[in-house]
Amino acid sequence: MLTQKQYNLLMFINKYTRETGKSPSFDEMKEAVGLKSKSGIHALINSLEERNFIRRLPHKARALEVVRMPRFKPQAVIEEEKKREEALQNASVAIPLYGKIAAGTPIEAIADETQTVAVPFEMVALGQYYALKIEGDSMIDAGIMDGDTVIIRKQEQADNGKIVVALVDNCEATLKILKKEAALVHLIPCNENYQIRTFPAERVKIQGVLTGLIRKYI
Amino acid sequence: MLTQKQYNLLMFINKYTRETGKSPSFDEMKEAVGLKSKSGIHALINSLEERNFIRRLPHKARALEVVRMPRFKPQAVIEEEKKREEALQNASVAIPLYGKIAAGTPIEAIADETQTVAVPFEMVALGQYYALKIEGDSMIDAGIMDGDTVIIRKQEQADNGKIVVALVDNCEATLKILKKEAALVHLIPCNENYQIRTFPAERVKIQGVLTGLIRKYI
DNA sequence: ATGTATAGAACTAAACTAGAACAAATTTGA
DNA sequence: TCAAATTTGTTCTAGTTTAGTTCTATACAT
Repeated sequence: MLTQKQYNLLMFINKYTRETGKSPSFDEMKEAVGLKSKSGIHALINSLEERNFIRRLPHKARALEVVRMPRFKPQAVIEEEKKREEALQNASVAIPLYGKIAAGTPIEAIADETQTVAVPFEMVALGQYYALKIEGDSMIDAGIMDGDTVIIRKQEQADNGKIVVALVDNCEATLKILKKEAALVHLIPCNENYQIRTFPAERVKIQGVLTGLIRKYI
Repeated sequence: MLTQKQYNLLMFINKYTRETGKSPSFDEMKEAVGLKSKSGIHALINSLEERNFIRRLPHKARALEVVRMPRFKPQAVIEEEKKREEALQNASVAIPLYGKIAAGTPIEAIADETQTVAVPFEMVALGQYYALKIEGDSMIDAGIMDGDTVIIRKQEQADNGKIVVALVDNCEATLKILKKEAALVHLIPCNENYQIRTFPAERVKIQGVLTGLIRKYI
């Protein structure tokens, strides 16, 4: 059907005319396709006309029209698009930074959608995510240090052993290891200097589970 | 399709007829398009007729009719595409994952550009970066744990106190705190169970400085 | 060697600008 | 309604700029 170059040129012409309402000149096409001479474009245009993809008034300036578009893409284009798709997958996502944790206020109170953190795409799957800045060293033995940014997936249930954002008495949010036991909830720090705190289950609300951590060194 | 002037004129004719119900005169068009003579308009009109955008009764006054307009993508679509394009630009950066560290092989030996890690683009500034997977717990007190991914900026000099990738005797790479002292280099682990190792400066090559850390919880 | 793709230059044609003269259509008002 | 006045469209000349075509040379791979 079409060669790579022909295909690219056709796409460019189509895009250009649709966006500007006029047709491109040979020089513009030359730039777009990456040739250094107009003569190449001339050949390509002829091919495209011969194959009935474009119509033109010969010898007239900017007198091209796309008649139809190819149904199939050249293999190279498909691969190119696959790559771009992947790049998009690998792209980072902006998630809201809700504030600092271990500061004593419930998370939602400092919900401020304006601040965001970019995180690698792989770190967020399905669900809602937010980020928190760590304050304090109560989780230091889990490698979570003061100043780190943690990525939290919003959820109200979590398994034992998970590190969760727990809101106690609707006023104090902390990041701790969760351990449920009958009607009790233990919030376990990762620092010998801190104590395990135990509450009746109804006083503790889980606000999310730790899914990622980002640290920057200056 | 059309040249710029032809396009402008066509747009004007279309607008004028829509607004007033009659077609513009040559002089009005001349003003609108910014020409100083009607003869130019005449030529443009001929071009437009030739390209089938307008029809006319020759020699009759104000006897133009727009037959068709260049087909446009809706502006919204164009903007949508632009946004996607930008998103791709702002996306995170893929940097090569060179392998595991503390494994005993020099970094460059495992340089394999195919594996990459997406990192938030704020994390990388000027310079060359690569990523390493941490193996072992020698830096655990610095919050760097087994399995973490660290982001390293390539450089061969570093200040005391920085965490660096150090290559000893060209065969063993480790991540440690750097301390230079006269002709000696101390590589300081962050784990009580590990010893500080000291080498003559010429046996140690610095391969980069720690600039970021990414951890995923499953 | 053969065919293909490319670059570059030279060439030709079209597009645009301007001005003027003229012809045809339309409007005005007697 | 008719003629004059005015508006409008056409054509020509002539120069500048922009765009399209063609040819030749070169590089490359089969």
